[in-house]
Amino acid sequence: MMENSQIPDIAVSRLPVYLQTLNLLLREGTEVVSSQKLADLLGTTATQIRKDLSFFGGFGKQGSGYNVIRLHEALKDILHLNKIWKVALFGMGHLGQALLRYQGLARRGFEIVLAFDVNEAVIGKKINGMTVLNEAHLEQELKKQNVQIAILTVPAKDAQRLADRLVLSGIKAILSYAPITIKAPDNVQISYVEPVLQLQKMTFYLE
Amino acid sequence: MMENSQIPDIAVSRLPVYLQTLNLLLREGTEVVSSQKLADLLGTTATQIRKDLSFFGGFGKQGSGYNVIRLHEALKDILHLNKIWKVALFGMGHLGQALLRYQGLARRGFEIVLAFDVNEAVIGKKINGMTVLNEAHLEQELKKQNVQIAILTVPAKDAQRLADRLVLSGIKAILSYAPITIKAPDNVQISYVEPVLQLQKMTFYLE
DNA sequence: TTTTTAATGTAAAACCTATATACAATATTC
DNA sequence: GAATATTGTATATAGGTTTTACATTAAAAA
Repeated sequence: MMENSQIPDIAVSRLPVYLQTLNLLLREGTEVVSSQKLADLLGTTATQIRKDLSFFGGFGKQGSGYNVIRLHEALKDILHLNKIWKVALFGMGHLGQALLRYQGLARRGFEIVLAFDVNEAVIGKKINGMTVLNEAHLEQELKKQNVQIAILTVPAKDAQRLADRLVLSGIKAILSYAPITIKAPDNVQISYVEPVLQLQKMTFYLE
Repeated sequence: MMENSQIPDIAVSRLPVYLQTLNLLLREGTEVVSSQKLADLLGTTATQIRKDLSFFGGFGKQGSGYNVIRLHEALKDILHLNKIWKVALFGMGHLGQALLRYQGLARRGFEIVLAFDVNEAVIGKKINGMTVLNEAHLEQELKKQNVQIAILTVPAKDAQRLADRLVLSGIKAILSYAPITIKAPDNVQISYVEPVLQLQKMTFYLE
């Protein structure tokens, strides 16, 4: 087992992927899985999985493999997923509304507790049972609820200014759909969802 | 300049990010930018940008930097973005519908020309001017229009079977929102949009 | 015009990280 | 009790990133 700081970031990125597949196995009722079987399902290698897991301890049993329930629980612990994380959503355009209606977030422990916009036309409206609040008052709402995670679906030009306010209000992780690099202190996690960039990368290899 | 195959994949991934910032500069009317300025905007280093670009040729001018218009054009060429790519969209749930209404895809050269679902309740309906087609007939429609790119917002359990059919129908790139690993031949590009996994990674570093 | 400054492009080295290989140790199965 | 399967880890290899260095060229200043 190791200090968080010396664990390769990319290994951490793979844990949620492993967790995903374990979820699948769990629902199928599979009780034990080998690193090789897991690797086949994921299109990776058994060694990589074992190496990644070894940063956090030994979870398997020689000769048989990993108990699915136990490894699943272990990964949830490691990733701090044994609690419900409150999430604030910013931007109530088509994408924001789709996210608000998406069940997959709550199902995996990310509960949207606040929804904001700047547009008077949507503020006060109820979407999926949630009243859209005025972004002007985000500070008090975030602090009242002690929210640590924000999802941004606002226009690129507004993202940085919003992020600055969020950081001041105690937000510690931002998932942004805005096509722009956001600057924040090192202790704030930032991650981008950029489907268009992914398409643009793939076209490089086409034709 | 180099063969595609010997260019690091991660360097290719960064080109769309550079392109994004060049777009921004273009709109601002900036004519020339140095690798250092670009690096500051992106939170990376000047050397890395120059190194990445050097795989594809020399685009700058000593003493001044890069002509924004020229570099922008060059990157678009490299990434094969000087054409309109036809895209087929699968799954007309909240997310699929949001994507259909999203202007950013068409604006950057990805035109959704086909929208499919399996649900009788949506098939035949018009969404954002596009008639939803029956997934049962995807083969003929894809071939008729010669579509090479597909976006999947279908349930995880249906993704692999659908992908298999898509590959047989000539699809060469798949962008999947389904939380599952898709297997396909090496000549087919696959990329995943997985906001929940990104959240799950960030929570590792929280608290 | 000459000098100084700024910036690219590339080469080489050093470093870091990820991946693959190998294998001892151990559990399970036959 | 022997054969097989599988983990966990040590070691080697490969690959990417970062740093340093610098020749070259363009622009700005003197």
